[in-house]
Amino acid sequence: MNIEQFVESKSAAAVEALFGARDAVVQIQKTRKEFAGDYTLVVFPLLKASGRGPEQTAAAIGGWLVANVAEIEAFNVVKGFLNLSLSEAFWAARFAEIATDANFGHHAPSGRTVMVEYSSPNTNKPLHLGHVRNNLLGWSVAEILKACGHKVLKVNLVNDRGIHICKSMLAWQLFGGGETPASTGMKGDHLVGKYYVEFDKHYKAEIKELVAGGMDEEEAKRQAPMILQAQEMLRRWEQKDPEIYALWERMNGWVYDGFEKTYAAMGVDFDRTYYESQTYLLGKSLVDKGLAAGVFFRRDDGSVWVDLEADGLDQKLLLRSDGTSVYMTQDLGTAYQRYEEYRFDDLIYVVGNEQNYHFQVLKLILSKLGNAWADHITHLSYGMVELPEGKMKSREGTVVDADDLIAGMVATAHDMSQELGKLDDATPEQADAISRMVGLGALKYFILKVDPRKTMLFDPRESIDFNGNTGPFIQYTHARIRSVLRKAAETGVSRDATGATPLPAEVELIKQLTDFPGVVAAAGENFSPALVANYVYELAKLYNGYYHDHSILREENAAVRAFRLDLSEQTGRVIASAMALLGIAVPERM
RNA sequence: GGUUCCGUAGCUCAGUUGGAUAGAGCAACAGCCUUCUAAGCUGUAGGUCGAGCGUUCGAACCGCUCCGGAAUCACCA
Repeated sequence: MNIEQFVESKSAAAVEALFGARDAVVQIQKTRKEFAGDYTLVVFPLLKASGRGPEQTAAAIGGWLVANVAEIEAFNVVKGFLNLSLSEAFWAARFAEIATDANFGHHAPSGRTVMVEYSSPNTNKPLHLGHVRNNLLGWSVAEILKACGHKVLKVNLVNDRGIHICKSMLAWQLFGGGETPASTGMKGDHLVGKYYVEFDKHYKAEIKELVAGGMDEEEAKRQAPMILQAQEMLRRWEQKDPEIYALWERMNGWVYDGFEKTYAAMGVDFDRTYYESQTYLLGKSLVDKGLAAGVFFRRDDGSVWVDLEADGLDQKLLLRSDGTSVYMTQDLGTAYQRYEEYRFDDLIYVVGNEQNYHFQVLKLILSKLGNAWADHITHLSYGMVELPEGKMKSREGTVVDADDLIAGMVATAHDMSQELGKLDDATPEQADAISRMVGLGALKYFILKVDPRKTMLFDPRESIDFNGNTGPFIQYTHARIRSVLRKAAETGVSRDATGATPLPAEVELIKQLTDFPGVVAAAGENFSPALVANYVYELAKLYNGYYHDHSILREENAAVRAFRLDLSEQTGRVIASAMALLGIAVPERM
């Protein structure tokens, strides 16, 4: 039982004892910091039961609680709000619990298996800023769900087949001149991306030429030789043409090497990777089953559709007229395979909100095919990352590349640390490690502190801040705490805090610490790392204020000093574990 | 046009199921290092919570209408 529930149950008991109301609505919230007290009971809903005014009702309940509940020490009434203060001893006991709980913040096993899909890259171009948000979110949500006690499977789905892959393959075949990552020194995903752009360039030129020759533009888009060749390549691929297959494997291999480096740099990982090329056939067979069952229908041209108009949606294509599969086809297959393999309780797709419609349809189709587990699919629909001028557009060269972004952040962190003289005593290896930690910390925190559902803005011209509500601010607070603890250990001061009672400022810190498990739970329920980010920022801010106002090592009372060290240590520990849920490492010094 | 989402300080964002005088950071201005890390701390200034109506003892939050923005409604993924 958490503290809020404790206060709530005692308040309910008071209401029953005083007014005889059994199931009155007892509303407990944290007391706002401008008022005295720890928890506040809002008495307005209780006025009917009490038959008195707000002040009298609040005073009566407050009096009863102080008289009958040892932990509740004092109360005050402001309008209809009853502010309750818990005793120092109560908070000291809570702190002792935290200090002895090695798993503080992590919940007991729930018995549920949750699969989280994230990343899901296409193998025709390198990762960009949008993917960065996806990867950081997915990884963090998975860690948070683990902390909530679930068994979590992080899975990736590589979109390694399809017309878009054939485009870069074709362009490389036509214009590549045998270039490889080794021959060019380019990262494989970037090299392949270059040919995807190359395809588009030539395709556009062909369309232009056809239109100039008098063809309708839509027709030109369909008839341009580049697109016809790409479509032919996809058919040959689905027929497992050895030449096309070999080319496909070769170029995808380059991309995987590149992705691996980017994933490593971001610090994300997966328990299992699915490939669309290995699930689309299963998807096709599901379409056949659905056809046989009358859930889907075939048009005269041979294409297969599902009619969702009765559900307020449209008709949706499941197989093209030439028999090749589309996105939905393989997603059906992938979902099936996953359920067969893991029997998950929940499946969470971390995918951008531009695909809301797709997932609505996916769930509906899986339901129509008779799968009860379709109800346990959640689309964690996150907002786009926008630039000041709007969406990233590859045509206008405004795409923020993930590798460049990460390297830039680390370089900025290095410069700044140097400028501040923070690296003076560090070896080059230590300096690199710190710069990496701080640069990545700034980037990750910047992205994760925003509510996932919301569109967020990133201005590449202004570097991400290192002061204020930022990752480095929190990392700094941790480094500061570790520094004090190091000095304490070096001088061998007593760590016996027996007899020390917390000051009001210390109670505030303890209160914030006790909130951590609840925040983790809420973050898990809402799939929102932002809740953890905002929590740990508040904690760091609170600690910095405390640190400023109270000296620790210079405190002369040994027990008080020891208590402050304990409080600092636990704060540092919670900062580290909250940041770990965000995938952000915290340094010992910076 | 249909569906979904969003609109809070100059900028970027918080605001937990409806609760007290709507909060941070950045930017601006004024202070604080002979003292445990100043990537810090304190203060000043900055708001018609897009607009209106309604429900309620009480609305940034719930409902309706409008305004503005985004996504989507592809034989792309």
